[in-house]
Amino acid sequence: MLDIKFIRENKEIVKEGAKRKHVDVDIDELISIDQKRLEILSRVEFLRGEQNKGSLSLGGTLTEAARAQVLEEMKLVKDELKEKEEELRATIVNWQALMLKVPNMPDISVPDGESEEQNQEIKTWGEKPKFDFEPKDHIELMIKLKMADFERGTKVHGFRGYFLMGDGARLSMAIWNYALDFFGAKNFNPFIAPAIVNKEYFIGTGHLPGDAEDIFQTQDDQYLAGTAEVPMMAYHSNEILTNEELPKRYLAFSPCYRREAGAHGKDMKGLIRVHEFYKWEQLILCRASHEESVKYHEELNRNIEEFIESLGLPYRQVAICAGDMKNAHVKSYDTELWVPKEEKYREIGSTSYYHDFQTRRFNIRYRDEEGKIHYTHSLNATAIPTPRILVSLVENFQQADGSIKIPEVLQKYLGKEIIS
RNA sequence: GGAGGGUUGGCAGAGAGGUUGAAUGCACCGCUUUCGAAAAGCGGAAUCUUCGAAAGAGGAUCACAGGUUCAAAUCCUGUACCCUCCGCCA
Repeated sequence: MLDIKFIRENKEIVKEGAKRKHVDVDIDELISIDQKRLEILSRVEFLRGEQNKGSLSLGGTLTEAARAQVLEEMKLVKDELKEKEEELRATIVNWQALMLKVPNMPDISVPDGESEEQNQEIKTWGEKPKFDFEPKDHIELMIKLKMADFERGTKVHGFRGYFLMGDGARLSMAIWNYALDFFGAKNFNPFIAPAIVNKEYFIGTGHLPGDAEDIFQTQDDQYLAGTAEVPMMAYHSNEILTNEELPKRYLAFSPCYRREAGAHGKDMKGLIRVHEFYKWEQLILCRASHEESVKYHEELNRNIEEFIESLGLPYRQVAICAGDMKNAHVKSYDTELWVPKEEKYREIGSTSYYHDFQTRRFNIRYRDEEGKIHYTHSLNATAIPTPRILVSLVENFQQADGSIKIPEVLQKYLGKEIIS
């Protein structure tokens, strides 16, 4: 959510930002509804004032005649108030619906572009493996090594179902534990977060109303979070934090649920796209400063790079172009891992900042050193998702006999150097 | 799932239709006193929002949403959450 004052005073900037993000929202209409809202509001507040005055006088000592007259006047005030309040309520509903459509403004450093195609590669790292044999994909490798069972996965869960088992299960645990140690050493407070979350908080992160199709729902009007970003942002909702406790640095583990409603034809098999997975997520709440946001954005991004580098997996970094960026983002990077069999980089995580777009919706504020209250800034970034990471890991480190060499940093967590 | 009790400011806790944004205590911030501190005394302090250049003047907020009333923290209804007991259960 942007500040309505900012929208009023920077109409052209907001229009331009929405255009870059290809968001169709009528800013002129919003401003005229806002004007109407303020007009009705001012009338309603005047009438309430009249009502308060009248009530006050009735509380005192009045003659019968004076009393009757005030009551008569109050009736008129009350009737008009009822009418205007109803009008105000309807106007606010429209106003809010439009406000939720207004996207966050992309940073100037964000490349222009229509879609994924125009995302900019900004960095590559690592040597893509050269095999002197025909490499297998992760599905074949993992089935052979009894690390995963997709047939029974779909039998039990349905489309996109999987079981991890044996060294597949052990390897996942090893990655979780390694990630906890690795990111934990970077001064994050680890959390295990609930995935079942009240609906309202999905509006805060920007997942609703936009992505409703992609979210599983319970019969109690709760939704299943597709990322720990949702519960962790909700964690401090409606709170005023102190200046000293910022920045908040959280590393949250949670199961993640995604319906993948718009992706039926994509990645039909294997562990790239599943309904249920697990993720460590980095999240920061910091002071309301663009410089701090940018600094932490780069840091969070570098954290995931370092983690991937420690595993020795080839990756690239991509700056998301304005047209492909989510509504709530100011700027976003994707980290993509090399998948040898597909001969493609595939997304493993993304790192984004929001300024106060999310915290305004969550009402997360802090008191600065002068005692003034501001909305905090928020940032979040993937630390590591499983099982998607396994795809690159087993494919890049496969050997001619179908066994998998385990990166050195994981060996002590897994208890072996090779899966065969 | 059943029965009962609760939810008031940073915390504790009054208030049971009328000038209550809310007593009192603790904590907090000034000032006085002191070499300094403690103690004591005096004073100040919630949040959101509208109009305004400002000074200031309105409006809203006692879990949340409705309702009754000229007037609701206070009465009624619904929802959420907390506590106690019973039942069930990792």
